[in-house]
Amino acid sequence: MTTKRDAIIDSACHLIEVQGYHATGINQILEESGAPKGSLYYYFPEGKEGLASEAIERSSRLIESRIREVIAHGVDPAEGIRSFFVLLSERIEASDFRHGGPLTSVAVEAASTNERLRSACRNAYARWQEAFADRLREQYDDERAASLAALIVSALEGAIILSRSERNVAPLLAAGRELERLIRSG
Amino acid sequence: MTTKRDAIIDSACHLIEVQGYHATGINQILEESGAPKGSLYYYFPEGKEGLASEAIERSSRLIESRIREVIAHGVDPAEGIRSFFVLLSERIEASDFRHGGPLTSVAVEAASTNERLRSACRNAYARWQEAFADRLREQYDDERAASLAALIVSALEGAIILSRSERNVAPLLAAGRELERLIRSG
DNA sequence: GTCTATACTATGATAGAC
DNA sequence: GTCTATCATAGTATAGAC
Repeated sequence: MTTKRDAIIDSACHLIEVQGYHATGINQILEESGAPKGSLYYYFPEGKEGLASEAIERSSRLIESRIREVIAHGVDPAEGIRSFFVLLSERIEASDFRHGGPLTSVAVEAASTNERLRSACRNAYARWQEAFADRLREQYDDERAASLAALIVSALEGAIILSRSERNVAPLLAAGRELERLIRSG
Repeated sequence: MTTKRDAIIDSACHLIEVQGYHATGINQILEESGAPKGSLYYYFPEGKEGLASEAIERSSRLIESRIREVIAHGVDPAEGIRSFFVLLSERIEASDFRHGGPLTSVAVEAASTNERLRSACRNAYARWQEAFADRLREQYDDERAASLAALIVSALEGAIILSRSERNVAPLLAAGRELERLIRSG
């Protein structure tokens, strides 16, 4: 029932992450998902915007759970956060730098144009920050934890962009290393 | 002679920064620049890609000089870098969050598609990192300065994205504050 | 009632005619 | 040096098949 709809969202998640929002056409999403062209407006009456909105929601939830999972494993927040950056760099390298951040392109391309998508990105970033802040509160007060979490998410997004541009994970690893040091030293 | 060509590049810089790469059409660039419709291929035989490439070059040089100028004024590297983030936040807020990073959209949208533009972005980011690293070498050895510079540029790009998504400069200010602390504490 | 195929309109980049 | 034509493809919408 909802399985074909799901497949469309999955394809949208994937293609938007790899190619960007505007570069990803609706027919390409339909094609990759195996759904025939034109059935989009049955599943997504609001068109590309509605689909992208759901794709952002799904992608960002997945990342949020990964953040929580990985940083929980570190003996302390600093190590956990470093691990997350390392894991991310492995994933991006393994895809030959095709993968990036699942939100980034939408946040960049739709930030000043589309209120709904901007809002979806804002919420997603807020959840990620909260995931980091939750662990950081072991060591810091609320305000400082929030401030550090904001830096972490910013560095995350930026380092992915730099690493893809360089086709080299060095920026991601440098960010992880420096953030670990910052968090450890207080 | 070259003044109309220049105007086209300026418009491209502006529109790409505000709207993104794919969202910016050639005719819109021509229109804003006042150049006659269709005259793009006279000035830029390589089309949109060639124009974008020059726009990236120009924008990134401008930012590089701003980086060098602002961080030179701080009494120490930490303060200079913090100032740069504050200045950036003021500029973005003043534009009602329309402005962003001039490279970001191209780096995100063309990273996995267009080799030439990817390369142009890579070079630009390298120059920015070098600008920060130059000042950081007052205080750190080469390797550490490079590592910190990578984090700074990553945080810069990411914090702009977050701030635009939130329509709030808090992420930029948090990043500046935390980076200042990191650099100061060693 | 659920889903699919085809058609429509607008606009993109581009290139050749003036 | 400039403008108009071309061609592809985007997103959208609807009418009909199952």
